[in-house]
Amino acid sequence: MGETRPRSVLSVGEAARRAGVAVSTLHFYEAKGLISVSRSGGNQRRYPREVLRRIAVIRVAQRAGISLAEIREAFRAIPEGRAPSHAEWERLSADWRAMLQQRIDGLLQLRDQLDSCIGCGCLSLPDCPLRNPADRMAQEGAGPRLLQPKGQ
Amino acid sequence: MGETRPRSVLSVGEAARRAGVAVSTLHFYEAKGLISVSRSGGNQRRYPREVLRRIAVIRVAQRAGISLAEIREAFRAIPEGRAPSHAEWERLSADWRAMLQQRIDGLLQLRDQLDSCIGCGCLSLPDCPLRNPADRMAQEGAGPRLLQPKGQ
DNA sequence: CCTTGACCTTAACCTAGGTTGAGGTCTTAT
DNA sequence: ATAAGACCTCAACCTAGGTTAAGGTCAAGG
Repeated sequence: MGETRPRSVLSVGEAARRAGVAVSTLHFYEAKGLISVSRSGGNQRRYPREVLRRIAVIRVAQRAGISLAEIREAFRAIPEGRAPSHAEWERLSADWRAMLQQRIDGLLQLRDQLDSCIGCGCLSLPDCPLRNPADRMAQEGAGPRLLQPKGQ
Repeated sequence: MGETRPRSVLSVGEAARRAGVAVSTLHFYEAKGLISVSRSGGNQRRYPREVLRRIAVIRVAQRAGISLAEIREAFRAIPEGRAPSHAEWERLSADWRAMLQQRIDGLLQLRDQLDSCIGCGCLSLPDCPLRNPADRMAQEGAGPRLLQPKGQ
């Protein structure tokens, strides 16, 4: 008790500082079900060190454009308080890699279309690949309005 | 006058239908300064046909992840009511292509890091490229918290 | 003339991802 | 023992990008 504290558990401030996020962010993630936490006698949060990895994973996934809701889903396969097993991490990262690859593909396609469009008359040609078919569709009646599934 | 209306101007409903967006979206874009519009005697919106291209450009840019604020900025170089000149469009699309390429590069890098991380021990190694330096930085004192400029 | 549908404005609401502030409690160092 | 600083909850606020609703006006056809 008189020792310098081994810090095997972290207060919310320590966790936030170590993870590089704000305290309010940890509260927020907790509210969203992304991390859970135990309490001290005086009702203060006490995090196991593993929370730092979990937060790191969250930030990585966010960088890849994955929403917190999706991250929470993915985490359902990985109970907290321990590191993901090798197999679990492999599955997780394979899933995320696939999403990431989809986004990349979408953006590459868009980029190439933009390239081919420079100098083409700027969306004025009815068959410009960038100009989505909505206008032509309107001439044919009602129908789906969005080409891309909205997230792209 | 008795003719079937040439429709060189569009009502808000027509414009929305042709552009494939909701009427409320056009109001919103107008409020945000992305499109402007004249009024009929009875205070109803009358759009020139060119608005359709402008909306198409907005949607394309959004797909590329460009915010409405950035789009409005870009549009300042292209006064409304006419098509962008060849040079103007070239500049616009070159700028956007560059932003797009940056996003793509960021995502590719992330993907490769994720690949190299599968099986590496999942962010547990202090030198994992995915685990950003925040934790190590914290050991050295205060400093920048975000690796990526926030938008990636 | 008068009804119907499209249009008008303003304001409130929505999701995502958080941040900020008020008012009160815990912990820790002295 | 006490003061400072970290922590607590809850609610309000913020940006982005819109949608929805309420209450009132315009335009066209029968």
